[in-house]
Amino acid sequence: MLRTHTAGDLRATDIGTTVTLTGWVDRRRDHGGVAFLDLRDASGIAQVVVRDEEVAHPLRAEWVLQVTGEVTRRPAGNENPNLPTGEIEVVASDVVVLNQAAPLPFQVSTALDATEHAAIGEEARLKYRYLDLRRPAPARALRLRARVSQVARRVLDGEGFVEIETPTLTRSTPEGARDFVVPARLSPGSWYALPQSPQLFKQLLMVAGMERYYQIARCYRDEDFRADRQPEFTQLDVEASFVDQDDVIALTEKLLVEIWRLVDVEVPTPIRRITYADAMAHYGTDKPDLRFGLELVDLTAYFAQTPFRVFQAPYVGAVVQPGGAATPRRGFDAWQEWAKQRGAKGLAYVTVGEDGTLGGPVAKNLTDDERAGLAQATGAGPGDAIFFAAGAATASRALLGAARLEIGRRGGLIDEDAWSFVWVVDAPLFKPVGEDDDVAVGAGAWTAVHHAFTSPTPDWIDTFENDPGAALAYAYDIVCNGNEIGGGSIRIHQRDVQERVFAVMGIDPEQAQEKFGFLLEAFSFGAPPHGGIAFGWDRIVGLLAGTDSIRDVIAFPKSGGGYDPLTGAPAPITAQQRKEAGVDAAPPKPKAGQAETAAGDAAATPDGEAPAAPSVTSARA
RNA sequence: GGCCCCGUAGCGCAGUUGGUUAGCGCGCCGCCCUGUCACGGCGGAGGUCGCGGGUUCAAGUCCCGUCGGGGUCGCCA
Repeated sequence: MLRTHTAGDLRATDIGTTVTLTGWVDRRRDHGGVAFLDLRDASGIAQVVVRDEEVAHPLRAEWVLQVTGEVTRRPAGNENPNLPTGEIEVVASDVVVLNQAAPLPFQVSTALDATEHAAIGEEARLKYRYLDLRRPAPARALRLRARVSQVARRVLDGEGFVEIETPTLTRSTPEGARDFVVPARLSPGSWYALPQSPQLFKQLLMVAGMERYYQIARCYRDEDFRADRQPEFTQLDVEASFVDQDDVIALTEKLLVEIWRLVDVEVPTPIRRITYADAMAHYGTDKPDLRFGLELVDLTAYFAQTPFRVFQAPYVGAVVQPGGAATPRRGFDAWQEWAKQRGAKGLAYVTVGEDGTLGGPVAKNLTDDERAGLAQATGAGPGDAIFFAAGAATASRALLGAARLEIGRRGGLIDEDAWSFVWVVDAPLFKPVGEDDDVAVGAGAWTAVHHAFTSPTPDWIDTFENDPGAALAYAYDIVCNGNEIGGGSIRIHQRDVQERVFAVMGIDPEQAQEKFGFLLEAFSFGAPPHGGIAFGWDRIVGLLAGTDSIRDVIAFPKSGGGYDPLTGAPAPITAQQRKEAGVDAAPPKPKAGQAETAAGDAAATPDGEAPAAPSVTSARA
């Protein structure tokens, strides 16, 4: 090693020791005659005293040095309580310049962190991410990530799970998102797809008898990006055979407890479970933030006889804003705009005066009786505002749910130090194929909420086709502070059940064979009952790191549009590359390459049993 | 794809109702400075105001388009 000690670990107990340090010049303070260098390495910063002006003067920020000297106690009164090493300094006897550094695009030193000067645009940070990562906070996020992964491996290894890698060059299969595709040089016109998740492979591993699998897996989805989305992201992917929902939940809780201990938080278990229906009814979302109350109130019955046209709707609901009555007219207008921006007609409101009288444009449209009981029905008190949504239940609840969150944020009702975990279970198995449905795999009136291979709950497994809209899926999502951090399901493992599910979705056996043939064939050879879960690893680490953006917990993230400011990817390729890759090759006859992997006789029903398949909600990053 | 916001020096920003030489902080360069730690002092360099049109006597400023970035809705089974 080029050093004997690390800078940030030196303490008063090292006084008298001669040490050799290596690191970067974080800052320098040259007094002409004596100069102070803040030498930074991964462990932290130590002050180096250089008394030779000839040596100190030419040094610049971020030069790489090897410094040998004696650790001494700082002169009385010169200690720096802001540094862990503030009691000591290293009096240099020898300074070797290991490398120089060009003037930097932005200042690496975070000495100015508390000031406005520390703010650096994300674009600059990403373009020079290797400089950004020299700073303590960004570096800390990556180190935390490594420890989170370490814990997961330790826990899962202890439970007998096998870490297995699956392909990233695979076949495009009908999943939810758009595939990234890669040209196949040896088969011009044919393409690989990058996996949206290891879903299919992990189920094949169950067929393979691995019984317990996990992987910290990179996933790829070619969709529009957000702060919390990247074109490539990471899941902790888990699947096990011979398990039921409670087994997966228990394993997950064990993982979460160990992971959150990294930030000195003890997650209470068992984690509360609520049903999808309750989540939608009380919070207007399938990923409720339970760090605060303000549950939605269903007023459909209350307004059943109302003369107010707007409230003559299949659903009327409300959410209360504590203290909201004081909102100026302009503020309520802003709420209207806010609601319109998310596609609503508006957001009706009523204010409750300090004396209990109701105000706002809506109040006068209500009957005396309705006005009289409204505060009690909604739980609103004097000084509160009540927001209403009326119309289709789903859309109205979504609006109220979003309003609830917004009220919580604006009102400071959310305890930012709190951790609130909840399982959302009993989601519907199917949803009607509507106009808003993008990927309808089948031609039926119903499509899978989770995916086509999620098992119905035991209560519904024999009867789901009688009332598809009411049937429940054997699926579970884990939600933390309003973020879906993981989700999974127990898969179908019986052929007849699978065929019945396909039937509800309007997928006939031939189509099933074509779309999922290789999987169905595998399942025909004795697939065990199995299920699993996948966790949005970037989001989980982001929560632990206390960041709003998963970009902070990814070493080299992409910016909007999937662009990497550092490498400049994506970039054009040469004509030669195009030719070799076969990018421009005419695709082979439509049918030819398609169904061949789907073994078995395409006609009639597929032979073999049916079983299960993919799961994993997106648990998007 | 819809809507909103932002592109001014290496970085972060300011720039009145359009007006003459486009400023500030940090950084950078030079000199000085023996106890600083956001060291300090003096001096200096650095800008096609994202790009292209248009309006105007005059555009960083107003209009249109375009590119890039951010947010949000759609989308992400």
